[in-house]
Amino acid sequence: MINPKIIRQHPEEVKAKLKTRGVDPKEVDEYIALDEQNRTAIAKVDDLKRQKNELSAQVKAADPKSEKGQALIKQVKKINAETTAVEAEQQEVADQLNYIAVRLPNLPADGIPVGPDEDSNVEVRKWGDIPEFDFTPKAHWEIGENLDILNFERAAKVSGARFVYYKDAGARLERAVYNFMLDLHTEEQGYHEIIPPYLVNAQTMFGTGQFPKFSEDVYTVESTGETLIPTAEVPLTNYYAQEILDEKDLPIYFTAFSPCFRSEAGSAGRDTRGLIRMHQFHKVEMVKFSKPEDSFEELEKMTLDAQEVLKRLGLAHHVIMLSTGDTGFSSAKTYDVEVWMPEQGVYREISSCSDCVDFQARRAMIRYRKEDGTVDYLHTLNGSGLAVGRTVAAILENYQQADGTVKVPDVLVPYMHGATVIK
RNA sequence: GGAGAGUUGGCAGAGUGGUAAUGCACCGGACUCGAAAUCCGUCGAACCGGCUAAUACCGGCGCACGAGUUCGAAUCUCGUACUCUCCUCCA
Repeated sequence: MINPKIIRQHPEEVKAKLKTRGVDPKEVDEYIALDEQNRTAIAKVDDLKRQKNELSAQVKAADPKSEKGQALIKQVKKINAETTAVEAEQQEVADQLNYIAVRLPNLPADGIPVGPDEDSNVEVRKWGDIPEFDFTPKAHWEIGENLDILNFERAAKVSGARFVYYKDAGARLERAVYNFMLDLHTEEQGYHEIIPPYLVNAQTMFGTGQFPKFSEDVYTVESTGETLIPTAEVPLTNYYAQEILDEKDLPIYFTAFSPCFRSEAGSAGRDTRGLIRMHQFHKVEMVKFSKPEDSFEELEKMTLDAQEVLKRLGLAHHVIMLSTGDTGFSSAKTYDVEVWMPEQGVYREISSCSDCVDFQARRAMIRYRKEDGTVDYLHTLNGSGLAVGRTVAAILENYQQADGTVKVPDVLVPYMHGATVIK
């Protein structure tokens, strides 16, 4: 949620900024009007309650059974009736206000490109040479099916579209990739390794911003109401929900491997083949809890941490800064890392690193106590480090050889029990 | 799934209808060259509103969460969540 004080104090700026994210300024106007009404009503209710407390104390002093006591009780009852009425009005206003507040996306950070969609994204840096082949490179699904290490047809039979079986060296490669990623994050980059719950409750989904606006994008278990996580960001960020941390403990870095489940509602027809867009996929996630003043720097570091995975795998990639319109709901600033995919000849998203500033912290109530004793919301960040299936796809395509075999990137050889080629 | 117990400030821990004891810690003050010890303190939670330069002041709220009874609820009633113990089941 956006800090309500910012909306109150700088309404025009907020309207302008949210407009770049597709929010109608009228919605902000409505918010401001409701906020004003709400505060007036709260002041009224508080004053009535104050009167009640005063009279109630007098009742005790006077002896409730006395004539005077009975008269006072009559007065209090009257005030209570009025309080109930005003409170009901206030609650209605608060509900309307809340309805808007929880659906407003985060304010975009200063300095990010303004634009309606991905066409306004800006490349910030590039790494690696685009590989050249003396044959026509195949798509990863073709390579995987030919080597009998990926099987989409059987997965379709068993589950449906957008599912896959990994087999033999395919399964081993997937496992090698995420073990390599986790080792890098934990051994060299300072992240705590976590294995989180994969089913979470609705409040948790609200905390990171998936609910209430994006509930159709996820799978919810009918019998219990829990949701299958669409990313480990959800259980990782909510780890400290409703808690107050100590300033001296910040920043805190978490990483977790997990399956991710997404309904992919609205992406019919897109990326229908291969490992790119699945209902179930693996991801190694990074999450940071940071002091507000450090969070943008932490975002830079996190993006480099994600890039490091690709560098060591020798995969060409670039980093782009997302425009206002392309930035996700909870994020103030996002870098996408895109890896080169030879068959299509394009860069494809393999990581997305976001600074959500205090937006999620407000929803999930994650705060920290400063040295001076005051309490404030901290900043949360999240990033993929990386999407495992897409990494496997990139390896298959970038390391494919003319004979249909696939070379194993050097850093993965130990994780592949010494195998240097998948054949 | 069944039975029982529990959930109060940073921690410990009282309080079964009259508006949250006490101890430790913390902070401020006294004492001291300084520290420790000792003593003193409308100290003491998060959150909301008002007024603000303010983390000052005033008020609300506040005893796991939600509802109810009452002039008044930590305390009584109902519901929910979680924790612990035992039974059952189980990878």
